[in-house]
Amino acid sequence: MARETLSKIASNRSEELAVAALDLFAEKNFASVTIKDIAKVAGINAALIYYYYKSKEDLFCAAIGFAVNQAFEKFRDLQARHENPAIIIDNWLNNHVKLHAPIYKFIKVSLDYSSSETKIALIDNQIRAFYDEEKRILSDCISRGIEDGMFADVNAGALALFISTHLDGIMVRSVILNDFNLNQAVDELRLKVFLELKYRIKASDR
Amino acid sequence: MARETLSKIASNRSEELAVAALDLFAEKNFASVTIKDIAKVAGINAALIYYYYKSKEDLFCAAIGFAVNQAFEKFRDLQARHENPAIIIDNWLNNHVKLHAPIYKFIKVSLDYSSSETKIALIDNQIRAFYDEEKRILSDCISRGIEDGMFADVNAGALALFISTHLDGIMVRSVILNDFNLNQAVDELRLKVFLELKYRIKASDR
Amino acid sequence: MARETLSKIASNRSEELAVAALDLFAEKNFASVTIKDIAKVAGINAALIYYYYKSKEDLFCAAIGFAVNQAFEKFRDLQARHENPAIIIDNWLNNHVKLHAPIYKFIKVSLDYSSSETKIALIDNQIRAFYDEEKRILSDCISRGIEDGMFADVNAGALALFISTHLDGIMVRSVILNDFNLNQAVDELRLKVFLELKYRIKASDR
Amino acid sequence: MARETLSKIASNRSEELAVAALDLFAEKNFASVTIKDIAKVAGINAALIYYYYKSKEDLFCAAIGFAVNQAFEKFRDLQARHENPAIIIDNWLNNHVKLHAPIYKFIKVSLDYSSSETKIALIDNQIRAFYDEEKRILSDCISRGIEDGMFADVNAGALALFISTHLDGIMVRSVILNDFNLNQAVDELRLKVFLELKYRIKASDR
DNA sequence: TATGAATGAGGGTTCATTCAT
DNA sequence: AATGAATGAACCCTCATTCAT
Repeated sequence: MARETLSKIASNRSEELAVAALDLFAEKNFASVTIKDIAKVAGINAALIYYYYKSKEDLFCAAIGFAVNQAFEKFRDLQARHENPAIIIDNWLNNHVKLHAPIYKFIKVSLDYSSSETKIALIDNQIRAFYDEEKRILSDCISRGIEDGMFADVNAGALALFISTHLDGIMVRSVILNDFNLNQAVDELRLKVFLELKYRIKASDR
Repeated sequence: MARETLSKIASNRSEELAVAALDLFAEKNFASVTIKDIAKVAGINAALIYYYYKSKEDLFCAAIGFAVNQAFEKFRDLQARHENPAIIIDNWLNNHVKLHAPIYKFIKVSLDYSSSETKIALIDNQIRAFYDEEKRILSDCISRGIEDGMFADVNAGALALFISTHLDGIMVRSVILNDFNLNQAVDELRLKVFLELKYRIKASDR
Repeated sequence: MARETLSKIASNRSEELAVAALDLFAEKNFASVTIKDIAKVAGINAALIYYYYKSKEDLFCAAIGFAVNQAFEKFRDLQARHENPAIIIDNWLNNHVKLHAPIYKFIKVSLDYSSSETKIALIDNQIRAFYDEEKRILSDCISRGIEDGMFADVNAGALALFISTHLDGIMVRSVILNDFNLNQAVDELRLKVFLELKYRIKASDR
Repeated sequence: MARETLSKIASNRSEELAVAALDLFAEKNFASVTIKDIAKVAGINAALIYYYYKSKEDLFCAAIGFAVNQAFEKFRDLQARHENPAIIIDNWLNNHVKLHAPIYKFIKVSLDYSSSETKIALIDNQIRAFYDEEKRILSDCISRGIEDGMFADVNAGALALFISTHLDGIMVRSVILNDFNLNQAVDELRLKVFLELKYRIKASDR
């Protein structure tokens, strides 16, 4: 449960730093954020960052790790609280509206990482794990729904990937075009998904 | 046919520069690409860039402009060559596979621009124009298909936006996850679209 | 007694920098002096200058401030040590010989500042304050001498301005013509001043 | 009579350039004026300057030469038109008000030259010649006035130098302090000079 | 004479990083 | 654990100057 940074055992400070860094890295990008920016937001001396992380890149990794973990927690909460697959899917879509900020941060930082020179196995794995888990959860829900006779018999994996990919598109576009209607786009997706699953959302679902 | 750059009358050099810059800006990001990187790729002295563009930002604008223009040309060629709406849509989807690189560049650069501090009306307009045109073309095709009795009667605008958004998701994910199957993702989308349009792709279409 | 620089609490380094900068700015001019020149003279790394001053211009301000302060101190010492107005005036004239370098620096830097594009209220005030104080001191001396019956009844303000203006002329010319006889020029001025005041310098005055 | 530049026989173009350059060099200073600034003012291509002058410094020399010549011409006109020494002196003082700009340019450029590294005998001579001539003219006037019994018997050379030095002071200060009253300062000087010469200015003099 | 294009050198400034305390 | 001071490398940009035409 305790998260580890790459440099040291997690302390409060080092986590605070990763959080502050994530915000900034997501808002701008790795190159545009300075160590001093991060220090200012975290309210500490810039040199102190090097006590917790051995380089700016190391801190970037920790920030990505933090983003992934944050997203994982949401997933798990979601899964744990409900049994009804339709509700889980529905909630997951809603989550992308409510949790727009953290999810966008994850995508943005991942994209930034992708276009950086240095590749680090650990980060690669974390990002991959995130998407795998997302797909697995959606896929499992759909399969269970099909088994329960709740949903039409579709290719669960393919549909899960489709949903997940579309959500990425929505997140990206909501940033590029600032008058993009996030809500409506998610509604549109939901409609298509449940249409394909031949499932009719009931008021009681929520 | 002759394209104009933003700063000067189109000369070979200034276009070459915009092209070189676009490549690099798409690969990394604005802050990480140096003037010298661009000069090296273009095979010229770094100072010469300032003969053609008044700043790095100005060159960035030209690069975006170039990306948009490139995409526009593809759009128009596509539209001009065919009359059958189904084929145009089909081709447009295929284009995202074949022209993965330029289209991804456009998205990447737009995303980078979005998260930069400075907003420039010119660029804003270009990006918006790109998406508007994409949506308009898709929307027109669908409407025409409906009028011709070729497609089922769906909300053309909403479907066009859905396609366009999903394509962005595909492009982004193809970069974040390097084992993402671009081809398959586009096929999946095509299937869903034509299913909704109740249109059956015939071999003779291609 | 402790002087404050414009940017930070007075540290040795930041004062040293202002002094080094003043020398160079007076010798050449703002545009011709490089940050690296200053760093070299101060014996530090060029980047460190930006730790103490936020720009070259900021350092220039501090240098002018330093010049003004230096001059003020001389003024005040002069005034404090003597009661006899004739001696104060006499000393002030001598000062322009003995302190040729710092006073010339002040004039040179002011002239340079005057012909620069950017106007900074702080510097404007400092320069003005310097000349005002010079004139006030001379004017007061003359007035007191008149009251004491020591000097003839002349227009104190006008004579003070005349002296001060002439001293500027002397300083400038001593730079433009390197065989200009500074000593003699000051003597000539002294003669005229005391002639007008109908005061006879006694050996005991000095 | 025909002026020579250092590089070529005087042509219209090369003189025009020197004039344009003089203006700019006087307004800012050598280092702050760019070749392109000068070219723009002169309405020609920057590279063309190198056809007329072999370097920026060469052009600077020509500009100084031009400033000196301009001032000389004024001198001579002044001397030629009048016989009465008092009027010549009076006019010369007035000239510093009316011709403030060109005279200031000369002083400013000379000062700039003085603080530059490179010394060129030709320019040194020109500047010296200017001051010598000024002093000679004033000195001659005073001597002639004394001979004619018009002026009191003073040291002509010393007074001439005093006047000339004070005028420099006036010019400098009129630039440093933009509310300096040039007119009044010159009047003050005139008063002192004619007082010393025991000459009473008559209305008929002008 | 005249110009557009090209370049090397250098200037101000920023920044990740280190060191002494 | 914390900080102020220091530095080298690099970046954007400017400019005098040259070259080909």
